[in-house]
Amino acid sequence: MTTQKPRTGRRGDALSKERIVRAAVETLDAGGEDALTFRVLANRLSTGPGAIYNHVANKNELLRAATDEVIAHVTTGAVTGPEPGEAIRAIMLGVFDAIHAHPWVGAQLSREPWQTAMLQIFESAGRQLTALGVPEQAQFDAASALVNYVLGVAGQSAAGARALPGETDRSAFLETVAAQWTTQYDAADYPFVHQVAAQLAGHDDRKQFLAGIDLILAGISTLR
Amino acid sequence: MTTQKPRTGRRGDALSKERIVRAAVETLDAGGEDALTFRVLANRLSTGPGAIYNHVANKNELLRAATDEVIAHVTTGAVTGPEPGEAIRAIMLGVFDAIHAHPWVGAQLSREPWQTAMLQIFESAGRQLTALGVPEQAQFDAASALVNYVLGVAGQSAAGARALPGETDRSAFLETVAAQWTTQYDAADYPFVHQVAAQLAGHDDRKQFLAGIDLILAGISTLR
DNA sequence: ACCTGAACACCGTTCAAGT
DNA sequence: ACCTGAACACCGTTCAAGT
Repeated sequence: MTTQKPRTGRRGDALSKERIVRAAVETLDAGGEDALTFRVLANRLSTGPGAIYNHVANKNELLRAATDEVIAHVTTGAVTGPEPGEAIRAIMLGVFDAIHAHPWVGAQLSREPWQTAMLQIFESAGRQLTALGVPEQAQFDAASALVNYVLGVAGQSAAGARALPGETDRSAFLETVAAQWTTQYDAADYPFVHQVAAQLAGHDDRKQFLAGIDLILAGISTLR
Repeated sequence: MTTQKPRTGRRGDALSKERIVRAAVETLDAGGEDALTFRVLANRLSTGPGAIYNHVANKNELLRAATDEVIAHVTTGAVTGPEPGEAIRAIMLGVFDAIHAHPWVGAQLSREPWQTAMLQIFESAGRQLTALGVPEQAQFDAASALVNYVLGVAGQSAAGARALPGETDRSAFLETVAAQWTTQYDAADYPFVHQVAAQLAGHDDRKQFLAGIDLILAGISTLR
């Protein structure tokens, strides 16, 4: 009679959307996209797979919530910025770093681009464009270009993680890619691919990501 | 005894990778990504699901082959171009149109960016950059920016097709998206999103895609 | 050498039965 | 109101058995 609202279960806490999402993020971080199943999630939460549906509509909603949680930290952190171009760089780098830390986020962002996470990025970028002095009717195109670029990088990051699930040695991976390119594609038919393959080994993803952002920003400064 | 190598089966042609890939493309075009199953494919080819594995290693290889077939038409077509900037625009528009005609191609490209299809686009773009006079060490970054942008657009196109599988009325879809944005996100927190939502209805995807390409090209011309 | 199709090992999701 | 866990309707893939 005294226990009207038992906030904690017998063992550990009661099931809740927060706990489920947190467990999902941990599972995804540990084992990648394919590791997340309702059965292993239920097991980790010591319950049955059906119980999860009391707090989450389906797997898509769960993935959406997990992605939003990771990205929310990025956009809220980098609000203050003196120069608008620098602010855009900071936001985009934040997204890049989040995706590199959680490659499944990249896959989810490119699968469902218009979920809250991406809209927040779109909003933050758009505001800075106004500050940059980009004409209003060009702002949409400029923000879209930035977002599309980030989505492309996000997808590639996820693909890389899928290709080598547990690996950490990035340069070894790039060497494998370069070797595949030079082996499978003829130098006569693919001269540019061969030229780039040589540069691939000593190659910094993060720096190249920023170079792309700067290229788009340089193009945007043309619009003023 | 006379029939040493029966090239044709009793009904229709014998099973072959070509026939399987063609049937896969048709199935994907008709029903989208989820419509392709080995069971429906086998049914369409009047055989059992196991037979397909005699010609194709697995579903990933099949999707890869289907994508390559669609994209091959694009890059081989637009080789001749007078001005390199115009040539890049033509290649990228070709990819855009192919993705719009077959949205599942967009999904596959962003899932496996470094398959033959994307490498061909990368190669074509890279060659034109040389012609544009972009310094060699900057060519990799410039080509990557273009390819990442296209991949982002590809993923979004696929996501749109997933959201409304059979629909053709594009502007009706955009109005739904705009309505969702303005309803679910507060104007005070998302001013830019609200501003853009108003422009969304009378909005041309293809034109915006080109605007993004032009933005990147403008940035690239800075590098010379 | 290729095809057949039942069977295996999984999924996400549902739902009667419990508490 | 929430949890339990067997069951359903699917997947991709395998493999003994046929031809």
